[in-house]
Amino acid sequence: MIDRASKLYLPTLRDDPADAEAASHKLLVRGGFIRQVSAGLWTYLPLGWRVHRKVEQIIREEMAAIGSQEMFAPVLTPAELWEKTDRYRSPAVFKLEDRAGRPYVLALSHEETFTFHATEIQSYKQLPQMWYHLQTKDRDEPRPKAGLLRVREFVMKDSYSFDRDEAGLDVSFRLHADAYVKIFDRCGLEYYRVQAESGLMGGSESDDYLAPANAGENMLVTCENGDYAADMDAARGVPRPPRFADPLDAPEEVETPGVTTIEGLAEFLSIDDAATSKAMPVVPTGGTVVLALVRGDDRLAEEKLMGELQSDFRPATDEEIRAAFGAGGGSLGPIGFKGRVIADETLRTGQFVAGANRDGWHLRGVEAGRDYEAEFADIRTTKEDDTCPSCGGRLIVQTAIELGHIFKLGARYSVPLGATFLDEDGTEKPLIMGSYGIGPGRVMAAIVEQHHDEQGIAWPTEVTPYDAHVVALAGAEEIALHAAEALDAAGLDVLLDDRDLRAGEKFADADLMGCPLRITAGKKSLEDGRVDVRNRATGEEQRLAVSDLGKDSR
RNA sequence: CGGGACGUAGCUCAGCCUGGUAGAGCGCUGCCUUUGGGUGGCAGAAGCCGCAGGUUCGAAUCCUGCCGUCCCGACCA
Repeated sequence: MIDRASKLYLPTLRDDPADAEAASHKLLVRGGFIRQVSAGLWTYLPLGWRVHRKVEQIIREEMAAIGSQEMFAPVLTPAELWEKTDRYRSPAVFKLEDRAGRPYVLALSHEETFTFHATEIQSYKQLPQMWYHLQTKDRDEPRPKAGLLRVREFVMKDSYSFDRDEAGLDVSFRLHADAYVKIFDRCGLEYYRVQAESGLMGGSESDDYLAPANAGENMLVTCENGDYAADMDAARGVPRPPRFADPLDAPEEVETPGVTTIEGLAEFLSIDDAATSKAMPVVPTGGTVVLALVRGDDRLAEEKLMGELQSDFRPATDEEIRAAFGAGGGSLGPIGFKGRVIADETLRTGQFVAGANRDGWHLRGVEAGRDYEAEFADIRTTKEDDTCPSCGGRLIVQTAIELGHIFKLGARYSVPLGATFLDEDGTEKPLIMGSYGIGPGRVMAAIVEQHHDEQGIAWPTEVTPYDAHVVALAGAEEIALHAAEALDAAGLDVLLDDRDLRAGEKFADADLMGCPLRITAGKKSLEDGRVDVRNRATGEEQRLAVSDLGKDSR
């Protein structure tokens, strides 16, 4: 196929858009791939939509390969479905009404709709099922950002699996995990599969696919030896051991006037801040004050604590703290506190300095088990100077883009929506579900983040808008056309730049748009019948006869 | 929702402090020039100076309110 640039809408820009920060945002706008309509709302221009469709195509092929069936559900959905699953109150949901005042929701994902259809499944003989569609999602994001990276409306490939039991779900989950690896590989991405914290979604498994990129919103933790990868929220780095003071037989009060921070405390007592503990009173939704205890040099991992509490939480108010501890923030500790204490694993052994629950005082030599009772759990945030939990190597923390997320949902949706089947033993059971999402637009942005240089984008071959960009310089229009035809005959998609522009402009645009091959026909070609073939990613260039084009030029 | 910045031609911006009726570069149109890395020249078209109110003889400029966009944070099925 040959498209002529003179006929296409390819509005490239010389300047970066004023409000762009991320490389992908700048380059996709400058290259004429996308334009903004409003915050978080984007139109894909012809070039951009070609790339989007390439990504979609890869997804379709890999979904087909695992037996997932494509279908198509509406974006507009009745509010009733969302009330049943208790997602109607989510602040991210766009709500609207029809002319009769009936409430509707613009789907932000399609668990409800697909599960609604799955209620028609009656027998274990119909299982398992895997369904997916590529459909628009609308989310009332509080803060869209970075071009395509965080938007309010986008196309998502979302699949849903329905199984008899957990064992079946394991199989469906595994199939998707493998398919996702193939998809992101084919997109030319560097990425890591990591276990994500399921948080409120429940304790079951959930994997994230993270692509390292400057513009990313997630923090990815990897090991220098490549044997560990995790999302920061869920990472379990190994902290350095504290330098403890000499042990005491019992806790000992020490006056610490005006000291309310860990740094201040460590300095005042001339001790290692890792040998202190930090008390953070929180209140779970609808509950009473719980004390979260982490090491002084650590930060509380909110996601992890949420998992332990099985509930969202907020910091306790000053009044609640006074009532529960008899002291104010900065002097709090576990001894004497009557409520639930959740302490980080790092506090299980050793003697720490803790707040004395008396303003201006701390306790030395506080030991878990001996001096206070606590539940132990991993509730600390991994730090850059932690070491790898599997090999002890150095950890690398970098920002990354979430390309896709796969969840084991279990019966979270099938129970409220009544999606049950009759099992072999004649009992009625809820379908055991998984859901699996990829945003092609975000994948596209991630590809640009990872494949660009000063001049523009360098698309990997499977997602490029065109395989070859033929630049016709003045006088060599004829030979450029022949070159384009030869490439077309070899099965490549060709963009023929036949516009009446200077060579420099055409080269600059070709670099920006980033097709893998750039073929230039100019005056020299008139003499020897050869054209320049340049590889966008490597910069390698060779002169080839037009008759040789397409033979090995991929 | 909290903090910050910005809003002037299609794009990138100057002008605003110190009020006097609109500018540049790029792009666009026509002609000439040039033709392997955004060429040079001539002539043009193009602006509700985000919106509304106020102050003033007079507001892009000062004041108030609103709207929009971006960045940081909170949030993120």
